[in-house]
Amino acid sequence: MSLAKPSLEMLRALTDENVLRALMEEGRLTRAEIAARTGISKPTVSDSVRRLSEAGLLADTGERTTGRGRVGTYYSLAADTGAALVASISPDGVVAETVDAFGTATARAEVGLGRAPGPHATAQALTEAVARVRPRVPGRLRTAVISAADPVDRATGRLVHLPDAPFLVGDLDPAEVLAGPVDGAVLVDNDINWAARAERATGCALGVDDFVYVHLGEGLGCAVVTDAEVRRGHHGLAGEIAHLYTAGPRGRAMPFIEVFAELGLRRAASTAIDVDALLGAALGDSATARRTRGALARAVGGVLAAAVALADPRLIVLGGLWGAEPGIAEAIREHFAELPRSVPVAAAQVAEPALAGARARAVEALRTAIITTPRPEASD
Amino acid sequence: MSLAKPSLEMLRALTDENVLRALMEEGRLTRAEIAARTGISKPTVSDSVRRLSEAGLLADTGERTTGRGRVGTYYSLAADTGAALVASISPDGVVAETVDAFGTATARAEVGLGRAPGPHATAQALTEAVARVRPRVPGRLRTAVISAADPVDRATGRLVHLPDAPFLVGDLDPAEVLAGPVDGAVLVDNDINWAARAERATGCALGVDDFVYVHLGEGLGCAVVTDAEVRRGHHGLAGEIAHLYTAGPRGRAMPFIEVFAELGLRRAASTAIDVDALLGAALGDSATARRTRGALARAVGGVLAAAVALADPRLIVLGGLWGAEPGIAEAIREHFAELPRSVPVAAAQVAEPALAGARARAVEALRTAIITTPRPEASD
DNA sequence: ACCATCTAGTAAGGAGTCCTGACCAAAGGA
DNA sequence: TCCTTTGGTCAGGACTCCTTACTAGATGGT
Repeated sequence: MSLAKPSLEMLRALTDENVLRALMEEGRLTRAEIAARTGISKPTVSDSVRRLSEAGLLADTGERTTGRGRVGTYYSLAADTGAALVASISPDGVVAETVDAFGTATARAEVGLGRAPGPHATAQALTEAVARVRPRVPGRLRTAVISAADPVDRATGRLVHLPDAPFLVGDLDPAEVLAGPVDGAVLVDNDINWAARAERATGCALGVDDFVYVHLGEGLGCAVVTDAEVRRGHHGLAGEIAHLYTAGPRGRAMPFIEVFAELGLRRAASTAIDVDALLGAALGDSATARRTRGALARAVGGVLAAAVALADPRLIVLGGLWGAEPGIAEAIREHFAELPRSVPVAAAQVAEPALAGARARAVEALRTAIITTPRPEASD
Repeated sequence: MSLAKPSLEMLRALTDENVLRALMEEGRLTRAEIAARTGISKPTVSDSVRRLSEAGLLADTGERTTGRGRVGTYYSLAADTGAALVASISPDGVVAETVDAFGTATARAEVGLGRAPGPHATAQALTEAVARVRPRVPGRLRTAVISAADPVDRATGRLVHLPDAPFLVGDLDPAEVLAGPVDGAVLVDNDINWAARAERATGCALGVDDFVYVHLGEGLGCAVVTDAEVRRGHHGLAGEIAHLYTAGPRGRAMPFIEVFAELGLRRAASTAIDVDALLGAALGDSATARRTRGALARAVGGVLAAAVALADPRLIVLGGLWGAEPGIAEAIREHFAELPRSVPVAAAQVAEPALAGARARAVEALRTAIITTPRPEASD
C-alpha cells in the first residue's frame, strides 16, 4: 500500500505548489495572472498567496501593473528563500556557482589547481571556491549538486577508485567538505552523467529519451540514458567501460583500457590515456596515423556495439577531449556505420556540460526544497 | 507545466481508488475493515462504497460477519468487472490464461504446435487458445498482456526479425490477432523481459532494483533491470546481445553469436543454437568437453562484463535451456568470478517465468482499467 | 433470563477547500 | 465625463472529509 491518503490538506498543498511553480517559472506575476496560468480560480489563488506570504515564501515586489484596468500587485518569491550550490570538481580545478529558484546563476568562482593536486588540495580548492561565492548570495545554501571527474558511489556520494582506471580527483567526500556552508542535502554524481543530462536538456540529444553518451578523454566512461533518466546502476558505476571487452589490435579481444596500453598511448606509471600522444599518433594522413585511427575506431566500435546491444539507444553522443575531435570522431562514425544495428552518432555540443547538467538539477532540488518547506499551522 | 490541478473531484477519485485497491488486494472486506486498512474515516468509506455500488463496481457479497458485535456486510468487486488475458507465444505453442482483478487465474488453455510452425499457424493457435478460455470467464476481456519469444518493437507491439538472430515465432502482430476478443489495450513484450520481471517479483532477484537477466537458450538475449524497471530502450531491443563483441575461441574478438558458429553449435541453415549439441559437447569430464565449457564461459564472461560495465547490476541471473544447466552455469560463474568487478551470479528459479511476469502485469493493467472506468455523474 | 460488552454502521454537525457570479476600484481611452 | 477594461474581493453554495455521538444487533458472563 503506497497510495496517498486523500485529505483536504493535501489539496491545499497542491494549490500552493501550483502557485509557487508558476512564480518560479515566470519570476513575477499578479494574482490574476497566476489564476489564468494555473487554471485555478481567482479567489483560491488569493487565499494561497495570502497563506504563502504569511509563511514568508512570497512577497509583494512593490511593482504595479500599468495599462488599462485596475492596478495589479506583482508577487514574487521572497528574497530569502535561499540558493543552491553547484560545483564541478576535476583535477584542473574547481568551479562553484550559486543559483536561485528562478534558475539564474547568482555568483561564480573558479579555483585552479596545479599538476597532480591530490584530494587534500582539491578539497581545499572546493572550500575556497564556496567561500568566495557564499558572501555574494542572500539566504541559506539549501542544497548542493556536485559534479566530480571520478566514479561516484551512489549510496554514500563518495568518489571511488576502480582498478585499472585513473583516479583523477582522488579520495574525497564532497558532502563532508560542504557540511558547513550547505545545510541541506548534497547530491554528487559523475561528470559524464551530468554532461549527458545537459545534452538531453539543451544539446544534441534534446528531448531524446534513450541515448548513450560516450566520453573519450584521459579516462573512459559513458552515461546510459533510458526512459529519460540517466541510469546509475546499483553502486552508481554504470557506464564505467574501461573493462568492457572489445576488439584490440590484430583482432584480439581485450578490455577497452588495454587497447591503449597495446598502442602505447597511456601515460607513464598511470592508467590514464595520454591524450596529446593519442592525438599526435592518430591525426594526419600518414599510414601509421590511419592505422592508429582504425584501431581506435574498431575498439570504440566494439564498445558502441555493446551499448547498442544492451541499451538500444536512439542516438550515440561522442564527447571528451579526443572523442569529440572531428578527425577521430569521423573514423569512429564510419566504422560504426558498417556494423549491424548501427545508430546515429552525434558530437556533444554543450559548453561546460557537467556544470550545466548539475545546475539544472540544482534548480529543481532548490525548488522542491522551497515547496516542501514545513509551514506553520494557520492559527491566530 | 505538468502539475495536477487540485479539485475536489480529484480527492473523491483518490478515495474511491483507495477503497477499490483495498478490495482488490483483500478480496472482501466490510466498510469498517476498509476504513481501518486505508486510514479513511468510516463515514467517508460508506459514502465511497455507496458511490461505487451505484456505479456497479462493487457489490454486497451476501456474506455477513460472525462473532461479537453487530453483523457487518462484506463487499467485493462486482462479478462483471471483467478479466485480463495473458498469453505466451513461442514456437513450442501458445499458453493463454485469464486473470481477474484479485490476481487469480480463472481459466487456462494450451495449444501445442508442430515443428517450425510459422507465423500463420502461431496466430491460429493464439486465436484458438483465446477461444477456449473466453467462454469460461464472465464479463469483458479488458486488456491483454502478451509474451513473445522474439524481439518486440516497442512502438508497434509487432515481433521483429534482427539480422543473424533466429526468428522463432515470426512476423506477427498479436494486437491485430486479439482485436476481436479483447476490447482494451494489448501490451506485448519479449519473454526474457517478462521472465526478469517475474524473478524480481517472486524469484531469485526478489526486490533487487538493479540486475541483469541473461537468457541462454536457442536464442541469446538479456533483460536489463535498472531502478526497479526493465529498460526496453528506444525500439524495445535492449538486451539483444547476439552482436555484442566478446572473446571467441583462441582469444579472437567476435560477436557473441559467432562464437557458436565457430564452435559448430548452431543448427543447420539457421542462426539458432543447437542446444542438444551444445549440451552434448559441453557436459562431462572429457578434455574436449572441458575445453568447450571454457570457451563458452569466456564468451559469456565477456557478455557479463559488458553488462556489468554498462548497467552496474547488483546481481546477474542466468536463465535459459543451457544457461541454467548446472554444469555450464558453474563454469560461467567460476570464470566470471576471476574478472574484475565481478558480481554475484544466481540461477533463475521461477516456473513458467514469462507467463508469470506477464500475469502480474496483466493484473496491474486490469486494476488500473477498473479504477479509471468512467463513472456516471451523480444525479437523480 | 438478563445485562454488560463489543462491533458495524449511521446521523449530525462542523471545518475546510474550491468554484461561480456579482461586485468594487482604479486606470486608460473615447 | 463616461465607458471599457482589468485586478481583486465578497457572498453564497457545493462538496469532501472528519469527529463525535448514537443505534442496531450479536456474544458471553453471571
